[in-house]
Amino acid sequence: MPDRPSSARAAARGVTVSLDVVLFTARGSELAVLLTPAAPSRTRGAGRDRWALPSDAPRADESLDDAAERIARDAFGSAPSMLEQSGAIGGGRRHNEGPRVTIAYFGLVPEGTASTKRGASWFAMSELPPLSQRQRESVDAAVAAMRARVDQQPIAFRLLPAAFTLSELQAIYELLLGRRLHKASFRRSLHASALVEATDEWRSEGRGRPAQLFRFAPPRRRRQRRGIRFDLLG
Amino acid sequence: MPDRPSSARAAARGVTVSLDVVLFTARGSELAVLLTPAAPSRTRGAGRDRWALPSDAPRADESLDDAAERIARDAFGSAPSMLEQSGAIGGGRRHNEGPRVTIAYFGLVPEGTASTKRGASWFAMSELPPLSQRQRESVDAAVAAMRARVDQQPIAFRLLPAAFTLSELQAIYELLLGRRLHKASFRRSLHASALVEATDEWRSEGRGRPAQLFRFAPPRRRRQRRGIRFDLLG
DNA sequence: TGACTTATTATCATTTTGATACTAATTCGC
DNA sequence: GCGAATTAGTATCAAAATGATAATAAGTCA
Repeated sequence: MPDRPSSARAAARGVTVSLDVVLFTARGSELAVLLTPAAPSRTRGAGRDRWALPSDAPRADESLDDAAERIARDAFGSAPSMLEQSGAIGGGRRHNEGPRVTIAYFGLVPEGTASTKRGASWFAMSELPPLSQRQRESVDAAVAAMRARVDQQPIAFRLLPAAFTLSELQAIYELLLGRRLHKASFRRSLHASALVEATDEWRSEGRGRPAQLFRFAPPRRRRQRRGIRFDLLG
Repeated sequence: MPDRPSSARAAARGVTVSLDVVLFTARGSELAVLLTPAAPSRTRGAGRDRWALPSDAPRADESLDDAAERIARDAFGSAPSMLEQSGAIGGGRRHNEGPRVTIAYFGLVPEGTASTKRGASWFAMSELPPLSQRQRESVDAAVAAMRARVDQQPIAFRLLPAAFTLSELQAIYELLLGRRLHKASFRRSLHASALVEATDEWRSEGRGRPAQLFRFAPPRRRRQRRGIRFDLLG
């Protein structure tokens, strides 16, 4: 096949494209994922897969990002605080249904935000019910993409309500990174970055001294980066 | 529409899916992209778009990653040193052809590697010929994805041949990051990370002292990360 | 009131970074 | 052959960032 460079000419018709939306929220010291009740055993294999990711095909005249937001809204009730694509999975014929491509998105919802629609509910990552192979891949891709973007996007802030304490913020980072952080250093570099601004409110939560509430302050000017972090590589 | 959670049920048929592969190499102090001669004005608008990204639709029973590698091989002649997905673009009806989804990949080719097939040729990023809107988006997505992964993947090393000098490596990083780096610090942290191992070869290149050649040494154990880099955020 | 808990800040030693300058090994012009 | 120019690689040192530890603040609970 010496001469088929044009994508328009070479492209095949009839691929099934669907979007999986993986909504995350923080739940204690773990991430949780929003699942919706699966349609009653439409696929082969009766009672399996009672839960599924919010998912749908993009409609005509709807961008992928718009479709993802619609799917997220349908499942959760309102728009997530962040919604990004984690990647496309698939190709190859499966389930004797022709080639399928799934585009996975991940979204973030502030901790403690209640309302979910249509019987959807949150499952901690360690207690996910069985999902289809493809949806399991979507979840894995979403987790990987989110983790990879933790220090390029304000992921942690989007998992918190508008006002939060610094201990809460640190807990989110510890959850995302899977390791403990040093409190004094955390606050020092946080304040140096001017990413948070103090409110004049304080929250008393059980015992102990009340904590001051902060809000996220989107960076006005990106600060000058320092050297290379070879230690992150690999 | 209160009840369409299953992706299989809701998915629509007939979406056109194609893959764009953006192959990068280093060229002087700039990135270059591999383009192939476009099919003679199949689309509306006569003489435009004489060059195009390597692109094709995935074949049946071929995964997306496999398709991307095939497309890269077809255009470049051999497999790139790294090939990753940068994301899916599209949805929405365009060109009165029904909805189209393009999945963009980026690939890396060591600097100075010659052979390209079928009249493909390298264009510096600053001198890209006009491309279709969609392919332009693929290039932008590829650049963004590659830059975002510079310190999580050995991107810089994949743009160099197996043996390289530390000055060459630094030049690649400077190209990727768009800023000058401090020589002593660069080498210090590089050696501390044990990401390179010295060979016993030296290369004398024009004037000046010959440089020792190094090779990439994939990290055996990820080193303990330090605090959060809030300054990268935003 | 006093023990306990959590928040916040201070102090200080250690580590990492960036600036500068120094040494090493080669080519080029003469 | 010799010195200037050029590039590679190191050393030194001050400044900045980090981590450990502890001190202080402000509440709850018994």
